[in-house]
Amino acid sequence: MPLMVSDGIDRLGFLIHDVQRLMRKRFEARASGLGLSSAQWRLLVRVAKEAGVAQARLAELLEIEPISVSRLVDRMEEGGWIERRQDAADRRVRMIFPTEKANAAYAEVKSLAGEVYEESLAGVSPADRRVLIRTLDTIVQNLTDGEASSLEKMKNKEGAAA
Amino acid sequence: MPLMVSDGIDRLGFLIHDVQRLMRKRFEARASGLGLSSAQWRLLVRVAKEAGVAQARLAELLEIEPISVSRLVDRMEEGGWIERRQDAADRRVRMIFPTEKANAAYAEVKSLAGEVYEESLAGVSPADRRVLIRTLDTIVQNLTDGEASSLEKMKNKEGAAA
DNA sequence: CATATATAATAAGCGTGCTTACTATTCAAG
DNA sequence: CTTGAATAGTAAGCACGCTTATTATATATG
Repeated sequence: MPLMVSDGIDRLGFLIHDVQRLMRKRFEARASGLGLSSAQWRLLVRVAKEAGVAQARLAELLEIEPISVSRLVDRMEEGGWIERRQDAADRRVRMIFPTEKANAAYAEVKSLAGEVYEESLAGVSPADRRVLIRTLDTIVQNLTDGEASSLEKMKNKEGAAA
Repeated sequence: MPLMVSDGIDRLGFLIHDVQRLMRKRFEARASGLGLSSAQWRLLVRVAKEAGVAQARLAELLEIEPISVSRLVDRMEEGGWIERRQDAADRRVRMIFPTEKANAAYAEVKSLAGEVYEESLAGVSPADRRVLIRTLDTIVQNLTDGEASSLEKMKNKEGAAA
């Protein structure tokens, strides 16, 4: 029985939304010289780590729909960041490879991202940073598995003492 | 000199992005019956608290561009959530009012949001919740004031011992 | 008053996500 | 082999953010 929910939890959605928007904005301001958006950067990270990955697999990794990958890859191919190649074994598949340009930009963009993170966290103690990361990980888990309300699901389990 | 940055800070952008997407997705799944998106809900909260507010002021409050407000308000007017009225004193201004339908939905949507927050934070201690909110507030401040790199700005200030 | 500047809102067009529907290809069953 | 289901990718069209440019109105200044 909470006395008062003045802890700000009721602002959680607004806060997350604002933080995401501000971080993306600042990253894109930095990386705009390179011509990479944050969505493209996210995809590039995956492709750099797993050259030749299929679009469908990218959609899984990025947790976006295949059609979103399709158009993202369109623009990145136009921009000369990645290359589509046919899979000889399965002609439905387009394997995605980073170009030289992409590999060259990788380290730089990674460092830009690091700068943005540090600016974001200015004045936040190491302990609080750990709590932040841990809690965000928990939220992702809570909202990912089950897909439905894990709260109500748990209530409906028998004893749930496991 | 950090030994190792295995604290996950390098994943901060990805984490925030994922959390925002998952929370929005779940909220919209809940609220879809009402026909309100999360962007519309954010705007509605402001209008409910400040009936008659001008679109330009809404853009400030929501920290989005006036044109984004314009088209959001278009769709919400079509949906019967809000009403545009001319300001007699300044004919450039459109004052935004919530409809009865909006006022009726307000409490319900607020409770839906609360549910999503609780599901997100399942298993997170009250102390960690406070750290989360406080840290997110700090990030918003860090990324808002100055608009430029507050880190580099601070470095350039004389002693900065204040 | 006339002209210049500022402000409120909108228009046009783009990026990135979505849903729904389609084509091409693969694979399983008969 | 043929039929049918599943899978990879794309097309069309929408929501919501953006930038840039335009219109209408207000306001400041000569």
